[in-house]
Amino acid sequence: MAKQSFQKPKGTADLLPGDSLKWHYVEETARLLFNNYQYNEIRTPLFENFEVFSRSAGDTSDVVTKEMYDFHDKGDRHIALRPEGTAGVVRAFVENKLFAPEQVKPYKVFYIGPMFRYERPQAGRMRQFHQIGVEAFGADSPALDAEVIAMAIDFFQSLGLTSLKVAVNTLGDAESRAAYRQALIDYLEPHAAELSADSQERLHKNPLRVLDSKDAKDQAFVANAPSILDYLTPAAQTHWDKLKTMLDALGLDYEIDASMVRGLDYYNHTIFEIMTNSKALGHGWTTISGGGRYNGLVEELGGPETSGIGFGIGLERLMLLLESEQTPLPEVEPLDFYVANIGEETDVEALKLVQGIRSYGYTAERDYLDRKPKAQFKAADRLNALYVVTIGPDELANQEVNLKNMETGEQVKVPLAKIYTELPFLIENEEDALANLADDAE
RNA sequence: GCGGUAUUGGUGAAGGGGUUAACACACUGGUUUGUGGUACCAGCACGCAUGGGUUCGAGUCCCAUAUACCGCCCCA
Repeated sequence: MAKQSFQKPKGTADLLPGDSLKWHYVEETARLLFNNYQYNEIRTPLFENFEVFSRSAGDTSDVVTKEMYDFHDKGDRHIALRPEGTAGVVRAFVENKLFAPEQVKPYKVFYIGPMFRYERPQAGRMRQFHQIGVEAFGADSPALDAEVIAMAIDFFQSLGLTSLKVAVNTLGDAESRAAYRQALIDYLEPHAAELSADSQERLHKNPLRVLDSKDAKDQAFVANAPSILDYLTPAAQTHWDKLKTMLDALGLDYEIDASMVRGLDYYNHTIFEIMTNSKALGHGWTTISGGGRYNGLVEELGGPETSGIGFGIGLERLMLLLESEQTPLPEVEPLDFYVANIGEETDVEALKLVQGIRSYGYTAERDYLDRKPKAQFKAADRLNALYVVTIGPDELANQEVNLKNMETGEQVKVPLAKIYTELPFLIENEEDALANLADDAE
């Protein structure tokens, strides 16, 4: 017997057939919907040069400093498994010169695939997890921001999710952000000693992160902190105002959260999160989708000045949410035909039968274990078979089979040849055809 | 990276130092020498995550490791 058993690596999961069915459904829903919005699939490598991520996400971000799966390969290249999707897509956009004038702008893509972060696993948080994400390059219009947000919501609604919270904020442009950063430091500095240890740390490295603190005392300060919305440059203000007008025009329900910050440093202007307070994902509000604008990122990775916007959806979290909200998810399809074969001499005919039935496009299964009829019928039942075709020595000799409707329990003798020549007719006009056959038999 | 809880068969689990590790579901076989969903009967953990230790004796106590879950950090 087994000498040694193995466990999957921490924070990974095996997706078994019952679940993969549901994942396919969600992924297909995304593909179809995103195609309606003219987003096409892009597939980029699961690993990239480390710098692709460190340059884009920010050297001080947690993702880069402590969550990256990075290593040196045999050619001593510094490689990292992708912790998020945007950086690789931007790299591909630049490397393939998709900024070229002959490309239709905005250039819209989506991706579906695994991401990796070295973290402590929890519900909906894995070391290998999966995201569906979209990116659109080369258009500054707030209409694109609005479309992207609307598409994310459209997607969740297509899956039957309704009670989600959409939070929107703006980080303005570089100038707005710099001014706000200073204002925030000026406000927080006098209270520095009273802040939590984590927030004292953040204060100068990334003061916006203090706004995100869950510490109750920190939140008291945050409540009275200056708002980014008061520090927008006229251009940033215009973008923000237009976005809100458009979201209103679409009738989208959203709330403005001026203290919302995102974990990756490349965002500017519009940022948004879609959240749920389902207990399936722990206490309080949990983000299942987040995104925003990242004008400047394409330049950062060596391309021309090009604006970009996108979002990512956490699939593990989404699946947990769909299960707990009891939204409709596909189940295993019932089997059309089960071929029960009795006796060794029917083995060959049984094989020909399932292949013949399958050639019509029906699903078919048979017994491979030489089991007794009772056990075979039990198996057929477990597979939710609609019909069982039984063939034993007697039927084989008479060139006929028994065709049983498992729902009604009715069984008739059918000439063997008719299974190969008239099966669709037998099933589609079941009552007449089977009645005639029954008459013939009498 | 820090803290807490847990880990017994295919599954849900009982057992909290002392003979053969409850019970239920599932599965397999039989009652029914060729027909499912019911009933009854039988079978089904040489072992209690892994490795050490304490003890006359350890799923049961101690230590380490692994994994899962929860909280923090952070995030999808």
